Order: sequence, then C-alpha cells, then structure tokens
Amino acid sequence: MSKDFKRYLITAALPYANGPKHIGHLAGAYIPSDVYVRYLRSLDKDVVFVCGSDEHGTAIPNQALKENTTSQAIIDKYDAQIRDCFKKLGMSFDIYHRTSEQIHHETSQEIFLNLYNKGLLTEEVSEQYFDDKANVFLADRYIVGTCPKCANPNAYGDQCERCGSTLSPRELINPRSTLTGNSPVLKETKHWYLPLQNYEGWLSDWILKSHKDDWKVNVYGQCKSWIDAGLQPRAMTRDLDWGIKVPLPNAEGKVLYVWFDAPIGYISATRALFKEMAEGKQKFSTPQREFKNITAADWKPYWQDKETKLIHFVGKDNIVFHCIIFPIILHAAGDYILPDNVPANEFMNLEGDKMSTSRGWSIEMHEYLEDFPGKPDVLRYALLTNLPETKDSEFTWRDFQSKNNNELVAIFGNFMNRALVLTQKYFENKVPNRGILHQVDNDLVNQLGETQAFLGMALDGYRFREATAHMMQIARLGNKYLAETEPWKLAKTDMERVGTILNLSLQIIARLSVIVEPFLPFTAQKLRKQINIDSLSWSSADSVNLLRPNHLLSEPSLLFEKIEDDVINAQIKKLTDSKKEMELANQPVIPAKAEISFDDFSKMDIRVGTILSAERVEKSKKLLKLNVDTGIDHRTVMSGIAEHFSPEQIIGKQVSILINLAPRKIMGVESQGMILMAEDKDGTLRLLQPNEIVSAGSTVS
RNA sequence: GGCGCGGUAGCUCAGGUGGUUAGAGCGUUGGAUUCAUAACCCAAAGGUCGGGGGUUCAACUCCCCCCCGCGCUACCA
Repeated sequence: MSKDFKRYLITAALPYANGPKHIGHLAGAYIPSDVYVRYLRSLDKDVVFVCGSDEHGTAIPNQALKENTTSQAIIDKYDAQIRDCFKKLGMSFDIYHRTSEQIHHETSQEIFLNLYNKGLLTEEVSEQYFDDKANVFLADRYIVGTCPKCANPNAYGDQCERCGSTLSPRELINPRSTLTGNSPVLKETKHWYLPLQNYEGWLSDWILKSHKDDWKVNVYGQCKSWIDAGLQPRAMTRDLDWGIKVPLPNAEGKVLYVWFDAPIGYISATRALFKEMAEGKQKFSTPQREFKNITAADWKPYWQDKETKLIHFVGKDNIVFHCIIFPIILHAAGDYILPDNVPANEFMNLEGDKMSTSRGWSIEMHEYLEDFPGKPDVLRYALLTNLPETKDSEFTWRDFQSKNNNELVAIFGNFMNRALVLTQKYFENKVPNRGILHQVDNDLVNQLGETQAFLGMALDGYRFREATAHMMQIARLGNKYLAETEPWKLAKTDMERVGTILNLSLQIIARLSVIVEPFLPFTAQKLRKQINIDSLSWSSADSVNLLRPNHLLSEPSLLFEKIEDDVINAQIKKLTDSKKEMELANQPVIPAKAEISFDDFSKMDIRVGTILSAERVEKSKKLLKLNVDTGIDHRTVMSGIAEHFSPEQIIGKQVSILINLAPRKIMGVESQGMILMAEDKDGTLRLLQPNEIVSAGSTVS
C-alpha cells in the first residue's frame, strides 16, 4: 500500500474534440478513473477529478475543412457531444473544462513564458514544407509523395505504409499536400524547442529508479524504451492559425504545440474549478462533494503541495506525453508536483479488429446511449470486466449480452429481487428482526467483510477488473446464502429464523448499495431507493447493521432486464454496415483524365448487346468467356468479371459493349470487344445497362 | 528495421521473486431446487501454458532463436 496522502488530484485524458469518442476511450481512461474517484470519495478523501475537451492542434482545422465548417464550430459540436455522453455515462468530474477557454490560454502562456524566461527553451530555424494554396505549413502526415525506397506513390511524410520505412518529408519524390493536392514549397520557419535530453538523468532517476516497482510494466517499459533511446529536443510551437498564441514578440502565426498545452489543461481545469466555486458560478464545474470556504487560489495545493497524490488515467498512446514530456515541463517550470502514477491501459479491440472511428469499426458513446437508453451501467460493467489492463482486450456484442443476462440480471438483479420479494411476502416489506446467528450466518458475515477488503485492495492497486469481480462476488454470496438457508421452506415452521435470514440478506443489499456505487452508480442509486436509505461511506458499509428492524422498503422492481438476441444481432449488423459505408467514403475519388476531343470520343463504337452465353475459363479466377449478340454479329468476348458474376447471373442481360476495340488474345481465346462496367469504390462491378430494354445493336453516344 | 508489451481451457481473462494435482467468469454436461427475470445453488469434463533449444533436482515462470498480434519510433492529438 502506498502512503497516506492528504489530498488527491485525478485526471482523465482530455478527449480530442475532433470527432465522437468510442467505448475504447471509455475503457482506456474514463471508466477506470471514474471508478477510482468514486471510491476515493466514498472513503471521504479530499479528491478533485478534472477533465475537459482538448481543442487545439492541426486535426481540428482539418476536420473543419472536411465538414466544410469552422474550427470553432467543430470544437463546439464535439465538446457538447462528448460532454453530454460523459454525463449520461455517470462520469463524475468535478469539472469538465475546455482548452479553448481564456483561463487555459493564460495558464499555458504563463508556463511557456516561465520556461522561456529561464532560458530553458532553444530557438531553431528550419525549412519545412508549406502549402501556398492553403497557406499553411504542413505536418508530416499531411504530405504524401513517392517513397524513395519502394516507389509507393502514396507514402506519407513520416512513413511509407507499403514498405514500412521511416521517412522525412524531404525524402519524398514529388511531394504533394493532402489538403489541396498542391506541390508544397520549402520555407524557413522558427520554432522554440524544449531540450528534453537535458532532463534525461533526472527522468531516469524519477521513473527508472523510483517507480520501478509501483508503475505498471507496460508503462514502465514504454518509458524505459524512450529514455534508453535518448531524448531529443522537441518543438513546443507550431505554424498554425488555430491554437494558443506564442506569447512572444515576432511570433506571428505561431501557436503552442498541442501536446504542450493539452496536459496543462489539467491545471487550467483545476484553476477554473476553484475560481467558479469561489465566485459561486457553475459554468463548467459540477463539484461532486462539499468544498468549504473556497477561494480562487485554493487550486494551488492540488498541484504544488507534495502531500497531494496526482494520478493520470490515460490510454497507452498517451504514455510518453504523461510520463516524459509533461513531467519534464512541470519539473522545468518548478513548483509543481509530479504524477504518483500513470496507470495507462492498453487498447480494447472490437469483434476481432481494432477500433477506429474513421474506419467505421467502433461503438461510439453517443450511439450506444441512443441504442441502449437507461443502460449506462451495463456498458460500464461490460467494460470493467474486460478492461485492457495488462494487454489489449476484446469487446464482443455476445460477451456484452452474456455479461448483462448471466451476471447483472441472473446474479446481481436476481439476488436483490429474491430478497425483496421474500421480505414483501413474509414481512410486509419491512426489515424483520434478527435473532441468534448460526454458523452459516457468521460465515456469511466473515466472507462479506473479507470480500469487501479484497475489493478495496484491488482498487488501491488500480486492478479494476479484479475489483469488479469481487463486487459481483458479494451478490454471489447472497445467492448462495439463500440457497443454503432456504427461507421459503422455513417459512412454514420457523418464521423467526426466516426473519434473521432475510434481515442479513437485506443487509447485503444495503452493503451493495455502497460497494457498487463506484462501478455502477446508477444502479447504486436504484438500490438505495429500493431500500430507502441515503448513501453511506465505504467503511460504514462493512457492517450488517445498516438497516434497522421495521425499516420500510419500497415495492420491489427489477434492476436489469434481459437483452435479447435480435438486439445483439442488430448491433453486429450495424457494425459491419458502418464499416462498409466508411470504406466506401474513405476511398479517394479517382481524378479526372486528360481532356479529349469529340473526334476522340466518336471513334468509339459502343452498342447495346445481349449476353447469349457465359462460361468460366479454366485456370482463370477472373475471366468469363461470353458470347454476345451485338445486333451485327455474335461474337466472343473475354471479360474479367468472374469474381463478381456467375455465368447464370448474366446470361440474357443487356450490356454495353465497345465493339471496335482491336481484338486481343486472352488465355488463348480471341476477345472481340469489351463489356463496359461501373466499378464502385469498393471494387464491386455493375453492368452498364439501358434503363429499359432496347433492341440489340442500339448505339450508345 | 529498432525498441516495448503480449501469445495460458470453446470464449474473455488471472497467474510477485521458478517448486506438490496450472486458476476465475462465461459457455458445455450432470445433479439439486422452486423464493426469484427458466434465474439461483452444487459438481464434473475441458489446457503437452505460440513453436524449438538451453540453464536447473525442478520452468507457464529465467536465458537464446523463430513465428504471430498490438504499440511506440519523438511535427500522428
């Protein structure tokens, strides 16, 4: 166990407001952080939980270009969407802020100037590609060209995806901008760099020595890999018209690097929280506990007092920024504490493939909330039981269904329902008296306490999956207890004993209402309503005296409902459909060919013909041998369509055929013409037909 | 290419510093039961721990090689 801290500051990675966020993001950072924070609050700890939208960087204006709108409109749209989803999923931030806010610009500029004034930043002029037409410098990702190594014409400025080699934009042959298609030009530009290498020794001591044992292996390994490779100066500014202005003279058109300002967003959010509380406003803040006598300066201890435990919850793609770059910035700025831990998760895959919004292979938060209204806890549970804590994990809809039906409904909901229905039946919905405890009762009490203790230890160690299993174990103990004591049988002979059993069972429900709260907050609320109690602290829950005899309960109602096969099948279909749709949308439109004259066009003799026969060609996957009635003659045409059409499918169909194409031998057979096809973006072929039957030999022009 | 993290029962995952019959949940099969959303409870079957070498009295656990997946490679947020 770690030492006892005076206060806690928990951050969840700032979601980038360039699009919707999916359940992989939830599994990576948000659900674990929320569980942890709710647990700390339940322990009555002094905790602050911050998050907010990350609204700068080149991808925002690019997304605006794509959606044909402004950068401001993009961040307003996605900030609102993400904010709304987080609220509906029960994310209990004390503040969900925005990096576009004034206070954040000020905070970021202060820290930049702090480093600048101490002489910790170096200036460097370099040549970079510039797009004249879009009037912007191009990040490597936005330059494509021919790979110098494998001649792939679509290599990126940083890497060729065909041969895998690492490139720099200057190496590309015939570079062009992905924004406009223009050839970019080299242009000199000045930037401010943070010489990360100067902090190697310090960083090495801090991470490799001090945190060898308490950081997760994946996080530690990643950091070690970076440090061992040697750190390089990193530019902290960019040429962009969207972001936080570099607060220096002669820095027109320069903004802070988004990864410089984004983590500082945690600090700004904390400042904004205390400022709003001091002023009695609640624009972005939603304080989740009582803060007393607050002044605007009270944010400081959370970032500057060594008695504060700072934890960053992030996905593995963020490790380097939260473990290396941001800590160096904080260290260089001075006066700031460093994260005590960065329990980064790996990635969650979906139905056998990695999640990707742009490829359409994902479950977006807002879509889930629309499709499964009133079930945020089911998603929380399904994700919690399968968090990618030590390696990439896998989400499947079948698994989701099974977690809901076999665990939440069958074990958890069922236990509560059994206990409440029995109480209603035998004791008019009032908590019965408890008599003398038997061995089985004492065993139960011991196991409950033990399980709760294990659960707490798992949470202390950021082992959320294990903790969730312990939570469910408590409901299991309840079911087992009922099965062993069989109160429905005793009801005929020994009502006093039945009272004792149900009293204990109801105490388990009361305990669950506390234990479950970090994991399934909406369910915890329902539980409290069922048994008519207010929320209790974690430590007080370790008791079997939470409900007094004669305490009146509410009418039993179901906590969870089954999810049927057709609902799951519909989701799976939706997933494959959206993937297909995105594949089509993502295919680039083939550029127009060079202009031709009318003469060039009129040279082609295109007719409507009818396919008389079709047969597969031996040893060929693609070819069909067709016999076509062109109105003039019957001729043989070899057509590469066998992967798209079976012979039976096309016999008798009218098609467009180019009849004056020079004959050519294909697989030993002379082909006398070409069947015209429309090729869809995904490569599927369709016949080009007149919209009504016409006579064979009709001309096309 | 280099580096990092993984490859354990049908499925999803656990397995500090090597040591008796390799674990959990789900699924499957059998039993018991009827208070409960045909749910619960009990039990069983299921793995030569990616492949191949090596160290050791002993390796899923340490070392080497190979194969596969994922990530990072620093102007990709």
